[in-house]
Amino acid sequence: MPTAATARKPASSKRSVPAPMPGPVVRGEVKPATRDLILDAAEQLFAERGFFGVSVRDITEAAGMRLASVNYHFGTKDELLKAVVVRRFREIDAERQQMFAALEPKLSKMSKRQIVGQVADIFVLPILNRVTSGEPGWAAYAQIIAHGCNVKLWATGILAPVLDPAARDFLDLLRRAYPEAEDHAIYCAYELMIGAMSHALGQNGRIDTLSAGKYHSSDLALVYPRARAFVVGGMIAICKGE
Amino acid sequence: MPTAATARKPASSKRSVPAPMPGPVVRGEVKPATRDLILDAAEQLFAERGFFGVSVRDITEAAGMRLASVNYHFGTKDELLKAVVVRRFREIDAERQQMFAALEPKLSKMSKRQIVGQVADIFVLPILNRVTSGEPGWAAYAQIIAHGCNVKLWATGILAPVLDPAARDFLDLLRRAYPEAEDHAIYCAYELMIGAMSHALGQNGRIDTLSAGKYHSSDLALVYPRARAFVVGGMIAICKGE
DNA sequence: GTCTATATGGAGATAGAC
DNA sequence: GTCTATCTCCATATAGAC
Repeated sequence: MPTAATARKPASSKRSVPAPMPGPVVRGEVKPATRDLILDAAEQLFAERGFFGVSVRDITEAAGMRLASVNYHFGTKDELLKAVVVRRFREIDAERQQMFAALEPKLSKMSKRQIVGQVADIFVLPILNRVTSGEPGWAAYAQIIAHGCNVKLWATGILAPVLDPAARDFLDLLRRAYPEAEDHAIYCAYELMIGAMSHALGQNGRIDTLSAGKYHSSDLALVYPRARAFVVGGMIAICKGE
Repeated sequence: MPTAATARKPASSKRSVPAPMPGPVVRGEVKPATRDLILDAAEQLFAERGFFGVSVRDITEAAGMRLASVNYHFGTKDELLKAVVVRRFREIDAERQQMFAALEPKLSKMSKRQIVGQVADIFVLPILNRVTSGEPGWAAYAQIIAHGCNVKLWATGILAPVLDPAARDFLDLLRRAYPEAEDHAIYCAYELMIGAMSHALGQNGRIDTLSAGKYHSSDLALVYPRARAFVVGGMIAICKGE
């Protein structure tokens, strides 16, 4: 029986992340819009202290804006958080869809291990490349996700509708590599990858203190090859039913 | 050159977690002391909504106590959190130390894979057995840890001094299995295990929604064998330098 | 040790002038 | 779209009677 995966056409899957907001119409395009300045500040602070650990006042002050601007542009603090997450996710998601599509024609010639490796790469590389390439907002985004996907209220609430479509693409790809695996094994493999990778991308600083400064969780270029080996080895172990 | 691991005597390592507090002297021992009722309520609420998402009022109301009792027994809200974490951790840590000690004489006859399996078991089983055996406080504790170890501020702050000694025992045990592995590989293997396992123990509900109710992240008895396979496979892959 | 009452400050959100 | 001013409520923490 063909799985859902074999029937899918990733290249044409026109998933779309809900637009952040109608928002103010940007005309000149050049101005570093208030809206974005607020998003940047909120992103940084949410990453450091968590949603409830930051006040709207903290955010607007950090952004050099007035308090009322948040309510004008986003309505509520909750909507602001959603906008922070969605802004980055849209970009990540677009690249992932391209990667899925590009992978499709090559799949039939790949080994199980290679396909599982692609699952890891498509999940991580779009984020990793942005985190390591400068703009600090991406690291903050990664931390927000790492934090959020470990909180039931968020994982099943705010984040679920945003992340679900992509999650299904990853599950389908895993199933292609291991069509004989139990359903539960596929879900577990995916979820554990998320746990391990989000933990690594979140740069929690544990390695720094444990190694007395010899290594740094922020050195993702060093961490990623090992994290990749870990999740690939782990997913294969699960899917093979070890 | 002998590693630190080979020189250690786990059985005699008398690590001690800082006592939660002098606290009120418990005389009769039978009374379900106010202090514990507050800890229970705080634990539950912190797990659900996070530290900043809960007010001291929420906690005392849930505990059927008066607002002022928190300040009387714990001083500040921060100290209350620390007490919540430490209370559970002391128990877990004691069992882990027993397991490390019991393992010691058998180590020389075990394969690398078996030793790595012990790392996973010693880390998870003391928590898992308590989470699955009834008292809901343990699940809440697991969620607090899952959440906390993904927040830099906590991971390097409140949690680090509590978790560090145990972390070193795990690192040492890994090094015994793979004395030839690079230092960084050992740290990575440990951290990624933490990420994957804490994510699983946190029961974030993702599997429930993704599988449309077919599976549940709360079914740890079903999840653990797979989580174990994942982290063992992952740690071995890293330590072998794949 | 537990209660009531309260001090003090900060939170999110909005009204309405400009 | 941005500002000031303010509403209303809730936060943590403590004082002091019992």
